[in-house]
Amino acid sequence: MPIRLSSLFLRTLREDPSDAEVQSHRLLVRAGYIRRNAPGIFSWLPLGLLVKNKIEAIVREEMNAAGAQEVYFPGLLPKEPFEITGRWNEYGENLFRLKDRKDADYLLAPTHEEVFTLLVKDLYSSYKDLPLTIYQIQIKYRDEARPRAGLLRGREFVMKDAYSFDVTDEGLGKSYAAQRDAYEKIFRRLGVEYVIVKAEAGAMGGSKSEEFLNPSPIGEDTFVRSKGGFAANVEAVKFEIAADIDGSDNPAAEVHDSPNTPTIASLVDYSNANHSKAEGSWSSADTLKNVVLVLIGQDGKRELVIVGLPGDRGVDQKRAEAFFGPKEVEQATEEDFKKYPVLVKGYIGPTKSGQQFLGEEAESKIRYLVDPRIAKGSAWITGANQDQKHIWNLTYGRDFDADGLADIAEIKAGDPAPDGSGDLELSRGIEIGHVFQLGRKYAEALGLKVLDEDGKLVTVTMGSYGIGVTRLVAVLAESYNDEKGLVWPESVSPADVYIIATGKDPVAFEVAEQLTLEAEAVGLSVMLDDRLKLSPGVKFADAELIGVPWILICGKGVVDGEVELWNRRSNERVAVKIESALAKLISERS
RNA sequence: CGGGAUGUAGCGCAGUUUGGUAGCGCACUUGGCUGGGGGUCAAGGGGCCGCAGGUUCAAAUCCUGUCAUCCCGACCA
Repeated sequence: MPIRLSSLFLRTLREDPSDAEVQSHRLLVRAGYIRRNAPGIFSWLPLGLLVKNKIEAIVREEMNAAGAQEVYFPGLLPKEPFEITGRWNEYGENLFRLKDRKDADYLLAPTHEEVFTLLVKDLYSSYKDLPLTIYQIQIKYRDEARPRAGLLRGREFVMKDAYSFDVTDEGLGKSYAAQRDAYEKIFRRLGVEYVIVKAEAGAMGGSKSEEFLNPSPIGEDTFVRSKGGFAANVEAVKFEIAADIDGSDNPAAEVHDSPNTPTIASLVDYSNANHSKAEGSWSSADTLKNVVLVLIGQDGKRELVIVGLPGDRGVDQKRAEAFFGPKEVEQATEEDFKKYPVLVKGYIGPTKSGQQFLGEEAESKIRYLVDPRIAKGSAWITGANQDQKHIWNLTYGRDFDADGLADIAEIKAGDPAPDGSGDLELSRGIEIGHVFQLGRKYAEALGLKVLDEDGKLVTVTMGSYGIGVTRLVAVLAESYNDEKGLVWPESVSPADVYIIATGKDPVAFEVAEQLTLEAEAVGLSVMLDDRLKLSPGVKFADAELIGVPWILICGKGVVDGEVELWNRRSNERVAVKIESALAKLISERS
């Protein structure tokens, strides 16, 4: 049956909704695909559902082809499994919690690692049952601090999540590869541009993790790429420790007055005015900037740490969070400085053993960490830990030591890739998929063990694999549109062809009906604009807004036995004989 | 949580400064004309002006409080 515009539950809007900022959100609402109920929560109208279902169908096919089996878990879950893994608390405010009539705690599942693991534990107890990969396409709930951009970051969203269970690490590697492979097929079939980047595995305790990002200026993730093929989320970029350099000729460190130089820029200016450099002039890269950070543990305890990095770089908050996780990272506040009078703001510098960072109220020494670019033997201009004074030629290894590394500096375009594969370029991306070797963390916590060939209990190793289904609707809408509206790829379009009957000649409508029958007879899905007494302008505008890639116009040409085949993307329209219209359409479709 | 903005019909907005019977465009209903680019004429329906309190003869408008939404940031497998 065709989708008839005359009866379709649809109202297109002439104007952009005022709360929509990004193109995909604007167009999906205007064209009548979705409607907002609350921040980050949307209703799906018939057209939206058609697209979502098509995406799900492709995901399902490729999952099944990869040997995964579909299951379906509840979205409403009891607290207990999440208490065992600690996520009832770890998830914090992002978890939707609720109580039943007996006052028992429940949650709306933000993800399903726990219950998948428990189910496998319930049913399986032998290595012979493994490997196993199961998946579901299901609604997730996360009470995001700030939902944004329509479907791109919602509080309710559909995700395909798959979990693999293996006895051995090699098995996990295979399961992971199968999913990764399926993801590539899925995104290729959908026509979504993607980049696979190394991701941070840290917080989840896994060993290997990659993200599939759709490059987009509105993306929330920043990733780096090199010409030689390196690609990683900024959080996951790890730099090598700079090789030692020979600093034996470095002049002795000297403390000098440096009035009014609390910032790097003022220090560089002062240096150039008062201290000549052997070659060229001083720049911010010659200074050692010492940033005071506060690490907040899950118990809420605040710990100060000082990080030394080249003065031309700032701290990247996300990299810092990933590095110090699960602790949270903040800039030190005025209050923190007050507790440690030894920290002279604007004039902080490293010392030989860090003793002088023992403040009176300090419970322990403040750790001093350095950026990996700070090479042993390199000399720096840096704070003297006295107001209005800096030190010149302070040499790492000779004049100061560090307690460790902190690879948290911002990455700049043009920085060398850690693997030597060229210079990095920075881009933004939308995370559309994530594959993850979880390892044994959840299996351990939840006691998922099986007997191996020797009759010994072994802990199962797991992988977790997600695709944001509803987010993909937005990503596709974002990638495929023009000033007139949406332009869906054929793989996800709500219909294969959009047939317009226009004019007051009933013959045009009869031809449209006839072509609809013929199209459906060869397996094409049809949207049919059979609305009467509507001006052609309205019909054309709606067709363009809705975005079916192929449009057939049955109008004034029918008297000459012709209809027009309209390519939505290229905007080309050609007149074709009615009897050959369908054949032409089929041959034009890719 | 910090900064900014906004709540008036399904959607987009004016009206608030200076208090005096609720407006416009789109959408919707009926009829006519029109019939290849959101056409036109006429007649209609639709409002707790976010909510609560206050000031006043009188509040969309002034005052106090509160709730909500959007944007930026923080946060976010």
